[in-house]
Formats: sequence, structure tokens, C-alpha cells
Amino acid sequence: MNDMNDKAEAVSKYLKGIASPHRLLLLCSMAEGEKSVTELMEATGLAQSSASQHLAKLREEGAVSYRREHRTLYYSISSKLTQDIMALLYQEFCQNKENINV
Amino acid sequence: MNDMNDKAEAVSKYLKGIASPHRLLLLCSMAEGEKSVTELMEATGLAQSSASQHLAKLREEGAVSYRREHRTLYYSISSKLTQDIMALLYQEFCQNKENINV
DNA sequence: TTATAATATTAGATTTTTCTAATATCAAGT
DNA sequence: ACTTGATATTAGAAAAATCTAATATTATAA
Repeated sequence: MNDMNDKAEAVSKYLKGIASPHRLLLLCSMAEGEKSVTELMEATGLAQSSASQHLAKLREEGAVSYRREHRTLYYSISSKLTQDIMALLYQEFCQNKENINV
Repeated sequence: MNDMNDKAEAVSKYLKGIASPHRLLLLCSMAEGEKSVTELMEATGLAQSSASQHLAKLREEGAVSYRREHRTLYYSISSKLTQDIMALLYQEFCQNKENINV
């Protein structure tokens, strides 16, 4: 019974992990392919510290991962769930001209 | 360009709208079929005021709607997007024993 | 028309999130 | 060993979310 509460907590943590305008923009940018932190900063207009903190949160929730190449870290979406959700959201908010059924 | 920002805002608002443990439990309960507010309170253990406020937020985001029957309001999930997302989350957090790919 | 059951709204305190500024780390290149 | 470029972490202030308690609304039944 409080198994359900635990699951709700976990799901909530994950959803809140991606549910900020800035983190969504980061994910959107990464949806095009892996991006360095600097590229992500430019694409989203975020300050360095802010970008880094948002990426940390996305990492914590397992939504993204990175690979190092020299001094540069390349981030990308690493979870199927996140890809699926981003696809649904994109379809709903970015393609559906009249926002019925939101 | 700030079209993207506007969309990110809208998506964020929607996601935050469903991303609280209590609201997820409410949605989970409604996934079984429409429920009265009292039934939802019992199912989730929420206080009356709290349940009502959470339902208001879900309404605002268009995730749920209700129908009145006498004094009782019956709530249900009204958006395809919300149903799809709930299905993905259920699959990921409630069926996948080993939480790979979160 | 008044009492009551079912639900909504408001107010205020508490907690959580998010930003900026400052500082730290870490891996090259010199 | 130093310096520098790329990124991370910490601290603290400001903004947003959430709970409880109190009050209001609304539809029915007496």
C-alpha cells in the first residue's frame, strides 16, 4: 500500500527532474544529437553555473548521460522513457496546431 | 526563437501540473475509471482541502475533467496525452522489475 | 427556507526550487 | 610545475509549490 506511495515519489522525482522550462530546452537540444555543455549553454542562453546544475539534475534522474573527449563533456539523452516522453510532448505542443486534448 | 521558450514554458507547466506524488496518485486512481472526490480522498489519504486543490491544478492543465451528478462530482482523466504519459510511467516504474533505462 | 452533504476557495506558514556569484576541479598544453 | 579552458560545486537570496485551518459555495432534502 505504501508501495504505491513510494512509486509515486519516484515518478514524481523523475517528472520534476525534467519539468522545468530550462531543462526541457536542454533536452530538446540534445534530442538533435549529443551536445557539449558550451553548445547547450549557447542553444538555451543559460549561464554556465545554471546549465551545469540543470544537467546535474537530469543526470541524477538518469535522463541524460555524458562522454568525455579531452576537456569537453558531450551530453545526450540516455533513457528510452525520456525519449518517449519528449516525443509525446513534442507531438502535443509543437505539432498539433490547435491544442485540443492537452 | 522565444517561440521555443514559450513552448518550453507551456510544457513545463503541464508536466509540473501532474508531477507531484499526490497528483500522480490521484491520476492513478482515476485511471481505473471515474471517481468522486470523496472516493479520491479515501484512495489517496488526502485531506479534503488538499485533494480539492490538487484536482483544481489538474483541471487547469486540462489533464482531468469532471461531471456532476447531484451533489457529487466525478473526475476522470480527460486528455489523451495524460493517458499516454501515465501508461509510459506505469510501464517504467510499476512493471519493469529491474529499473534499467529509467 | 433552512440544514446538510459534497466540494471549492482563501490565507498564511513551511518547504522546495532556481537563480546568481564565487570558488573548486580536472585535463590539456606550454 | 603553471596556466588555461571546460565544467562542477557551494552558498545564499528570491520565487514557486504545498500543506493545514478556516470559510465559502452549491445542490438537495427536510
